[in-house]
Amino acid sequence: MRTSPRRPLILKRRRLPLPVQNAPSETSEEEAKRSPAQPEPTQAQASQEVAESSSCKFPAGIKIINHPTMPNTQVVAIPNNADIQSIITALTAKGKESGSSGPNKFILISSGGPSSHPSHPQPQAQASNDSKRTEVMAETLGPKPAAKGVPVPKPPGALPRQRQEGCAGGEAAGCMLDSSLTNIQWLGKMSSDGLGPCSIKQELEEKENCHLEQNRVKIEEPSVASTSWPDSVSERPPYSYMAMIQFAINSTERKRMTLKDIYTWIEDHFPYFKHIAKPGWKNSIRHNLSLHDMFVRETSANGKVSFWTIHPSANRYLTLDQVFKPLDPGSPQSPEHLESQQKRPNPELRRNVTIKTELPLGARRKMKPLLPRVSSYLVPIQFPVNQSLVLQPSVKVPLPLAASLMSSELARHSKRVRIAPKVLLSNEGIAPLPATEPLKEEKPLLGEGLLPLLPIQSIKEEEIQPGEDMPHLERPIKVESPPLEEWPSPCASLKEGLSNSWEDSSCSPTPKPKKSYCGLKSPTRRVSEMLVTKRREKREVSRSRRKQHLQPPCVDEPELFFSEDSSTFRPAMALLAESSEPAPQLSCPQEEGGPFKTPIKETLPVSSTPSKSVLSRDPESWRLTPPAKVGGLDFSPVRTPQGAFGPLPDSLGLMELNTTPLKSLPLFDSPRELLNSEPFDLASDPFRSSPPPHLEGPKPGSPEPQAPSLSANRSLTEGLVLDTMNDSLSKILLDISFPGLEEDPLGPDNINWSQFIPELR
DNA sequence: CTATGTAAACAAC
DNA sequence: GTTGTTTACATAG
Repeated sequence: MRTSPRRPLILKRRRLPLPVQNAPSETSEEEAKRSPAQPEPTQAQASQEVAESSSCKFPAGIKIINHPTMPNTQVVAIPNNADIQSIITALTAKGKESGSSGPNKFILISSGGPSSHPSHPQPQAQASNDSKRTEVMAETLGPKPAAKGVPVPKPPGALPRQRQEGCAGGEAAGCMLDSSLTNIQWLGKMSSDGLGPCSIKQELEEKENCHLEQNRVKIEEPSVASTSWPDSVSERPPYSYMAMIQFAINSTERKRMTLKDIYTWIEDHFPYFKHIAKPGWKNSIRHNLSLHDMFVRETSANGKVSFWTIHPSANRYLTLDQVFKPLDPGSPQSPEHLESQQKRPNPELRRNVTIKTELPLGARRKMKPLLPRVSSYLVPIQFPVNQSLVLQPSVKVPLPLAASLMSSELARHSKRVRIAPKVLLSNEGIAPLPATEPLKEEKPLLGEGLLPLLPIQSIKEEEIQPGEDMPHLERPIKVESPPLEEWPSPCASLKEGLSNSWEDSSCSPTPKPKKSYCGLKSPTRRVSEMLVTKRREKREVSRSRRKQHLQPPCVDEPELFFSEDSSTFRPAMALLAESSEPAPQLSCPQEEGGPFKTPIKETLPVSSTPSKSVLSRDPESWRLTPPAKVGGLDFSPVRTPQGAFGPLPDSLGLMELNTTPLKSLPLFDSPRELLNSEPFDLASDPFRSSPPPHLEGPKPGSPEPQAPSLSANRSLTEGLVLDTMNDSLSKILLDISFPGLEEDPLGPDNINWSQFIPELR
């Protein structure tokens, strides 16, 4: 996305790895759960089907299987190289032929290049330079589990979890693994530099969680590390500080990290910061932490340690692995190229770089920006009645590109295209909670935690008085963090003020008032709150630009999108479900000490600099995507056919438009949504347990719908859904539905297509 | 105008 | 000295 030096990439939608993903970031716990989720049995069927279907006119390499759960739906695995248009044409024809009776809906997924090795599906364009690296990477990866083709981070998981589990303690254990693993891999590629030195981390303090996590990381890393990517060192990661912080935090089980650990994590994973960057980068990290509302500071019970967490509603659970995608040697064209630009050419780098300075651009790319375009995201598209509209171009495009192109083009050409509003998913609900750790002593419930549960409330909270209301919540929550309120909710306003809009618009009437979260908090917390508040007060007053509220879109940040992969998230879902505890936990694992959250960063009006305060409103905002028109496109709200969302909505008002600011074509407000959705979908499984019971408990309305997502996303019916984010998509799934048919509500799509389609792996 | 990055002033520990 | 917050400014899109 952003090329400018200053702007690092932003991850937009993240693609999920097809293969089983375990939730990358999620906690270990899920593991158990998640695994079950996948329908294995179906595979066989699928495979058979595949054989059948594949036959058609479709180009070789394409596999078609019936969607395990969706009627009249087939999944088409397309090699990256494939000519999408032709495929679409064929599918379209097929769909027509079939009519209502036959498969009329197709989900296109990139199977990675036909040729590509398993491990890296996409050949994309690695930078020319990189070719070597690519190779290297492959090698590297090879050893690792991940190697499997999909970018996915973890293979089915396994190891990590174990470890995690091992770490009883907690946070560290869980999620980290996954993410870390992947991350690690990535790292390895990048450079040995950072990694090599595991020792560093050891140092890490005692922070409870941190330690564990890190350690693990270290461990893993080493293995990976070795490889090449010399460049990596010199190169500045294509990620923004915000993204890196998220990666770091999400790499931990608890989804929280101390500042120091964040520094360490970044240094370890991005050698550039360790070796080349100016010392001021740490200042920038701090600045980002303070600036963005999504980052919430929690204080350990004892008050000694401050942990930075990501506001659940805002957390996409991005992890480095998710972002990173090995480049395939093969296709130069890959979208990535496009992205490559993003990297920043920093002048700084140059200056600083003593070491490596000049890497060819290509080289830089190594780190892939998040956006892999094609592969993973699911983009349901409904063909307009006249299909013609769809891809005009005859040109072949690498899948990834194609996907992106398609979307864009479609959008353009076909007026009809709609972008599905983001579905909302409540993150929270979805969100992977940090592991369900045993609660630590207290659980401070974070507002966050609550949020998910109570999105609506949150909004109201303001109204409500602080202390008193806890009602809904089962447990008291502490929220230091910015209260939900702050979080942007999906508001109507389209984009306009992206940031602001959230807040303002629909959500809370008063946009700004940041209130204290008090309401949420339990008495106990109050104390903490108080503390927090103090600051807030200050802040509020002062705030200027200050915190940027979560933008719904979150946009930049790396967002995860899960399409099929949803499986990945499952874990999280599972967790949720499992977690005995209610929501709160979800969001935040508390520490023993019951962290206090920092007061919300409120949003105050501010001055120039956006401060966190500004935006926020509900977290939910993230979730929903309101329909809107964008650039001519309509975004109608996608409705979820089912109730998947059911819950969600109401309060959230899916309908609301969110303004997602996606400038371009927003599909979903935030990838998160997608993510969320996915999980749900995925969730269909057992785990899914849709909204964890607990959640609901608190709020009757349980707006938070956790579940829904896919369906929502799918809103096939709606029309085309394009992912604006093109870039980001690593995979794009296209659902093509033929007019006559209704859409499918889609069940949970969470399927690992890889199971059915080997290539995907 | 927005998002991001960078630098720096300050405050609280 | 570290951690956090906030300003201010610069830059790219």
